[in-house]
Parts: sequence; structure tokens; C-alpha cells
Amino acid sequence: MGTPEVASAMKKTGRKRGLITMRDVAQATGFSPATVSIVLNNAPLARYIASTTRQRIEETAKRLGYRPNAMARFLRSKRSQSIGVILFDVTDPFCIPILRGIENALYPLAYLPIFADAHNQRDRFERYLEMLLERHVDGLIVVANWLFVDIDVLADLNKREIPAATIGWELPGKRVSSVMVDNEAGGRQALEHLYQSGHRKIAIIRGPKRLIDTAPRWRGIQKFAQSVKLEIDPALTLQLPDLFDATSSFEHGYRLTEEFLQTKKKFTALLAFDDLTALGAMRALAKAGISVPEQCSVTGFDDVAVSALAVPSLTTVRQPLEVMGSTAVGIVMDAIKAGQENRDWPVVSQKLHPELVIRDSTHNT
Amino acid sequence: MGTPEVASAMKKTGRKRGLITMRDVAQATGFSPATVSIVLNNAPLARYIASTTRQRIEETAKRLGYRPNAMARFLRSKRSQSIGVILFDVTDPFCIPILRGIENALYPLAYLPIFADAHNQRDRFERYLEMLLERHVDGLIVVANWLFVDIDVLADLNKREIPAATIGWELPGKRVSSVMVDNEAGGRQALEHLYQSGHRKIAIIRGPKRLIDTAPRWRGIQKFAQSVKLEIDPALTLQLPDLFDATSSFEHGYRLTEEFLQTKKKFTALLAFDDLTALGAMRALAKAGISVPEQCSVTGFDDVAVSALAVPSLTTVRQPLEVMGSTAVGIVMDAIKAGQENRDWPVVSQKLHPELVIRDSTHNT
DNA sequence: TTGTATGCGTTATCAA
DNA sequence: TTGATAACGCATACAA
Repeated sequence: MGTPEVASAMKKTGRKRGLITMRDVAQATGFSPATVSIVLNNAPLARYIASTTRQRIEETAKRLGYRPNAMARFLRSKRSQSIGVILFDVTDPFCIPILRGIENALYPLAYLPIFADAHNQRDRFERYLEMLLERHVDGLIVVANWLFVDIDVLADLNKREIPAATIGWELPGKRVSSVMVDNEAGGRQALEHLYQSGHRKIAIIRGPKRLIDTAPRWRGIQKFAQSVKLEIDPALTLQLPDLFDATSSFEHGYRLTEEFLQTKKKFTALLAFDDLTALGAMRALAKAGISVPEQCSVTGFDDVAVSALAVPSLTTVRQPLEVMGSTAVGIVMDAIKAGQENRDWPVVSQKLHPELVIRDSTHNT
Repeated sequence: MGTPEVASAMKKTGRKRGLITMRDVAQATGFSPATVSIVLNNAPLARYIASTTRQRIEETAKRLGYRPNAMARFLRSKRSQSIGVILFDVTDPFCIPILRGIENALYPLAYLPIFADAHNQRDRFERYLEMLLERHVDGLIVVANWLFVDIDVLADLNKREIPAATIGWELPGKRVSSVMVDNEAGGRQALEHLYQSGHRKIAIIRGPKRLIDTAPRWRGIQKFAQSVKLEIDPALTLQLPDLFDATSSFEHGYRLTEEFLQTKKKFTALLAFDDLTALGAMRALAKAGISVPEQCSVTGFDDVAVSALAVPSLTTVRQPLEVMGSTAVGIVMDAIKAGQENRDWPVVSQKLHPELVIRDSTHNT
């Protein structure tokens, strides 16, 4: 029934098939495009439109299969209803819950994320940033965890063009909003758990020097150790190297644990910088015939999805990754609203609390 | 130096800060917007532009910080340089390498993926589909693995509006392009590996009935069994239920393995429907004090990222997930080109070969 | 070699 | 209660 009319509507304007515009609806109903617009958007003026008119238009729009053209709308309104999301590496399990949190917070707002994955490469990050700016995304969320991106550009952006927020990383000087976990508290929680389980000889794998999380986690560890007069043996402390890709920490967790074992120093627990490091450590321990947790407890950090599936499941310090994603969305959306109302928006730095998740990889000594 | 000029350029047109348009560049150089457009896009006519002019324009554009407005360009050209990507669930590790593959293939084409996550919900899928259509994405890639989405809409779309491809799922009747792994070959490979390792008592966890992969994998298993006269004990065959979310197969792998153990039937190997099922099985075996692979070999399917990290690492049938993503991009891009040239585009069904990856969870008996 | 004019589909302002 | 018109920023056909 509808099809012939659609065809004729399209013929009249000579447009490519499948593209019904407001004008087509206007012609089909006999009203003007302006009226159609008002009705279909339920604009304020719609109050004054005769209800018969309204019905005619709505019904016709549906019958013709009219679909608003977001491009045109965006051009007019200067809002793209899109948020650019740049991840340092999708392949890193850390990113996934964050991405989910972002998407989930955007959904009810009818915003869509435009997805960019930097592959841990600086030039790729910059290229994507440029592409997103050309698309005039309304806001920007950057999930970063490594340093070699000089994200100073973001600070500028945030001040003069579009609202931005970073997750898992922050710019010195509070010039861009950020969402982070309280790393110091987390470091403390991990060590405290091991200590309270009776461990005194604890091997520690620290994070890579240049990673922003490394120092505060270590500080949390040291502070707790001091507070209970626990001695941290330097010979049982190693540091991950500064190389990055999604599984490098697994491999290095494995290697560093082998190093620990070679020293013949006794330890009854191992505190790893993050979950993948911990899993690597667990493999090395298994290979050496050391059972976890009976002979050695292991803790991680992040509570990445795999940690719950490992055998034994991993005790870890949970980052509220999904919440971090949605929090960033909240910050950016507030800023967008401010921008629309021509107000300045604040730089906000959220620090969320980590949570100790006790599973099967730790054990009383 | 540049800033005051920027300010004045903006003042003249009264536009909001940070938005330099072609007209601004035109005014600043004294040329017309058309010339500016031709130069900055390196359009065919750029050949005829005086090189001094060209330089002036390019230099000025840079100095003013001109950035093309993709919205406007898209509206004009009717191409959004975007691909809609709908995943059934980002949280499922299966999706991640596919997403990476899609993004990676799109990057050199200056296309950007618009990200949608259906959360395994049909209404969410439909809503996202509608949003993507309104944005006039040039193409659509749907990563689906479950049935409750009646993706017949896709067939229509593909024929009349935008090129589409599915990954990991296919519509009956070849009405939409799809990229799949050869499940039958994969099922065969898994069983063949166990058989050749000497296993004869093999427990099997089949996939959920409604999942499209289930039947062909099972067929591959049966055919191989017949070919070597291996008897498959029905008492050692269980099926995953039809409930879906990212970790349900892990849990059910665990439970079904416990069921196997309760029957007291002996088996020296377990062939699981997918990797998460296998990991669940491994946990159940560990809990029962059965060591993998010494007392029981285990195989998975997919080669999801965690499988390499598990202890012991999992032998599995690898789906070339990243390649599947890039293949889908290839199909869709070809169709887009065809559409632009007003040709019809074919429906293509790619079936990629799985690859057996032997790790530590299997062992000769 | 460059400029003018027009239109992509919407929406907002103003007029009727 | 509705319609005419202009403009968003860009790219093209055509004119000069």
C-alpha cells in the first residue's frame, strides 16, 4: 500500500531511494515543511497545531517511513549527540568494563559513542583526536594509562572547545577532568589483607615507573608496612618494565616471579601490581610446583573479568571500572550543558574507592 | 600572533568561539569559499589553482586553526564516513578481537565506528539500529550470536538502504552478508586432537540448542567419531542451556562438569563447547582434585584472550576473530562503493577456517 | 585561474 | 494555527 506512494514521493524530488525527507512528508500531507518539523519534533509550537493536522502528519510520516536525518539536524543545531571515546587499547581487559559503563550511561541520553582505539600509539591517538574534532563530537572521554601521550592538547581542548574527561590517568595541574581510583588506598588494602592473613615475607611486584598508578600504590603499601612495622625486603621487590601492550604484564609477572624463585628467598605471599601480573605470577608458581594459595598467596589489582575465572580465582583490589565510565559521562554531560548555556565548566577530579575482593588465591598462613 | 586574527575572524561572523569555517579562511585570504574548498580538499580543480594562492590558503587555514566540519560535509556528500557496529555484548570476550579487527580495518579508510552494545537485549538492539539509521551510517556490522533478535530487518536494510554484514551469525536464505567460522571443521578438529592423543572416553558439553554454532560443531564431532568408529557415550554428553550472558557458559561449564563427575562414569578428556565452558570445567575438575591435563584433558573453542592466560593454558579451536572483523569491513566497504556507483551489491557469505591451538590443557593418555 | 549560485535536510524566526 | 524564508558549513556546476 505504502510503497507506490513512497516511490512517487521520491520520484518527485529525484532523490536516491530510501531517503524520505521532511519535504516528502510535507508534500504528501499538503502542509509546509516547517509545520511538519514542529509536529514531528514535538516542538513548543506543537501546542498550537490542530490535532487533526498533527495526526495527518504523524501518520503520513510513519507510512512513508520517514526518518529524520541526523546529519542535517546536527549541522543546524551544532550538536552531534556523540561522544568521542578514545581507548588506549581495547585489547586490554581494563578497558572493557569502562567502555560498557560509558555506553550504558550514554544510552538513556540518546547519545552514541564514537569509538577510537589508540593501540597504545601516540600518533594514532592524535589522528583519532583530530578525526573526532572534525566530527564535532559534543564531548570526549579518553581512557589512558600510559604516559607517552602528551595529552596537553586535551587541556586546551577542554578549555576552548569541547568538554573532556580522562579515566585512569590525570594531567598534572588539574586542567582536565579526570576519574581515577584511589590507588594509595588500594595498595594499602592489598597489603593489609595479606598481613592480616598472617603473611610477613611478602614479595612485591611494583608497576612500571612511568605509569601514574605505580607511585601511589607503592606509597599505600609502604605506609601500611610502616604502620605495622612490617619489613619490606628489597630483595623481594621487583618492578615491571615500561613496555606496554595488553599482555606484557602477564609475561613480566611470570618472569619476575621466576626471578624471585631463583633468589631462593622465602616468601609466603606475592603482591602483584595488577591482575595480569598476578596471573603471570600464578603460572610461574604453578610451573615451580608451588600451589596457590596453600604455599603462596597471590593478590592482584583491578579485578579485570578474567580474575574471577582463573583457577584459583584471584583475590584482588577492585576498581569500579563501570562506575568510572559512567562517572566520566556525568562529568562530560554536565560540561556540555554548561557550554550550551554559555557558562564555563569546572574541572573535576573524581577519586573513587577501590574494594578488596577476597577469592581463592589468598589464604591464612 | 594568530590569536587576534582568529578573534576578529570570529567576530565578523559572530560565531561561537573555536569554530573557524571556510568562510573565515576565505575572508582572511581574500579568495572565495569555493576556491578555499577546492584547495583544502585537493579537489580535481586544484590543478588549476595558482600555487601562490594555494599556499596562501593552506597557510592561512593552518594559522587560523581551521578544521573542516564533518557534519556539513556529510550532509552535502550524503556519506557519513561511519560504520555502525552493534555488538550483542561487549562484555563477552568473543567480541573484543572482532571489534579490534573492525576498527583496525576502518582506520586507514578514515572511517570511524559508531559503537552500540545490545546487552543481549532485543529492544536495545532495535533502538540502536534506529539511532544508527538516523545517523545515516554508510554501513552496518552486527556481531550477533544469539537468536532472539529477529534480524530480518537487516535483510531489508541491506537490500534497500545500507550495506550490512553479520559476524558469527547468519540469516537463513542468504539475504545478508555474513562472516562465520567453519564450525563443523572446528568441531572435528577438537575431537580429532583428543582422539589422536589417545583419548577414547570423552565427555562432551554441547552448545545451547538455539545457538547457530551448536549444530554444525556437533555434526563435525559426530562425523569424525563415525569415521574412526569412536563411540560417543550419551551419558557423557550434556548440553548448555539457552540462557545467555557473558559468563553463563563458565558457570554452566562448571555445573555440567560436576554432573559428569557425579555419574562416576570414567572419562579422560572433556570437549567443551567454548573456552569459557572449558574454563568452568577446569575449575570443577580442580575442585574435585582432578589435575588437568594429567588426569583429564580439556579443549575449548574460540581462543578468547583469557585462554592463553589460564593455568594450565587452554588447548582450543581458534576462531580468527580479528580477521572476521576486518573481513566484514571489506564486505561492507565493497558494498558501499557499489552503492555509490549505483550498482547492486552481492550478498556474500564468508566461512573462515578455524585453527587448532595446542596448549597445556591437553595431554596424551 | 577564480568567483557565483545553489542545494544537501533541518530548524528557528518572523509573518500571515 | 500555519507558511515563507533564511541559515547551518560545505562542495559542485557553471560562469567569468
